[in-house]
Amino acid sequence: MDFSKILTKWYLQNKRDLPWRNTVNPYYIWLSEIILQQTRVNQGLAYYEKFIVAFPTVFDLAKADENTILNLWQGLGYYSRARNLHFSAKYIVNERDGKFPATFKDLLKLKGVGDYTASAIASICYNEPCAVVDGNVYRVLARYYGIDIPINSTEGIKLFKKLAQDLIDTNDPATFNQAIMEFGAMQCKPKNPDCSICPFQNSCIAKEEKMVEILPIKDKKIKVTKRFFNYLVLISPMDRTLLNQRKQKGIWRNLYQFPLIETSKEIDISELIKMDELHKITNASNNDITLFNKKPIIHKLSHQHLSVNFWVINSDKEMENSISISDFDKYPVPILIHNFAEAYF
DNA sequence: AAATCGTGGCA
DNA sequence: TTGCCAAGATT
Repeated sequence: MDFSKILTKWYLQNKRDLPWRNTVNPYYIWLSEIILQQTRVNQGLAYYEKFIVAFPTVFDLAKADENTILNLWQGLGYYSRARNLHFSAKYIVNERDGKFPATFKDLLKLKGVGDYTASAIASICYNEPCAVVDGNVYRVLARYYGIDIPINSTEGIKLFKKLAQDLIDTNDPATFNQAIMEFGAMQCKPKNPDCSICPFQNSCIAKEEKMVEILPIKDKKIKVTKRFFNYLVLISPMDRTLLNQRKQKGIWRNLYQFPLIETSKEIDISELIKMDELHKITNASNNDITLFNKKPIIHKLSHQHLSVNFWVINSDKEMENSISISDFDKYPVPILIHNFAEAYF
């Protein structure tokens, strides 16, 4: 039996029952693929369920407010996915009369849809023989063929795409693509795969050469920068507070947060009280300010480590542009802010 | 082409 | 505790 035949057989016996496997509606497949980018199935599942209820069609998504969408996306990370999802929904409704793109080429025109996602939708929904290459596929192919070329090098990206494209079952690309990804996720796992039950144990080069644990190769470690955030949590007599929207590009774009003073190092209250930025926001004095957390909260993003202090400031009067604390949940916020609110409000 | 963009689970 | 990395895309 060839690779595709063995793979498909394994898939039909071992595949998980996932909600997006019961449809070929491109809107639902698109939604699921965006949610699952760089995201584990277990984390994305609840979000998929929420989204199809809130936005049953691309028209519902297109006419929603961005805040509503970001609010549902809250906690999932990589928020540009949500913004691009909204942008592309509007594009499909307004520029294509609600007709979903039906070819790889046209799918690629959607913001947030790259080679992988276009291939996934084209194959699953329209049987176009476009091979997907995600993290799972890199791992399966690197091991099966014993390839030590870095998967994130220009050469590697090109090579693995060609390998997958040569391997794909053109008679049933939808099943092949989902099978190879599921196989990577469930059987050919990153750590401690059980090769003794693998259907490829007699043909896998990595298994033969004891390379399973070191493949695939990925080079370049990301540099982590440290930042110091001081959030000012102002509380008014009527239980109102201040929130700002992050408009600049960078992390958490378009999400909300408390007024922020970013510093180049950790500061204590005596240093905080000296800062001009503080007095532009409040006239509170030393006595009105208390540090919520005993130690700085270390919030780790993939390439930034944030050291965060929440300074709670009792304001003696009401403030301009404040929001009621009871309305806090209406604003999309980073999980860091959400966790603070959960603990304090 | 290399950097940037979140969060959570796991060994 | 630390590092890896997950149905990647964008600039």
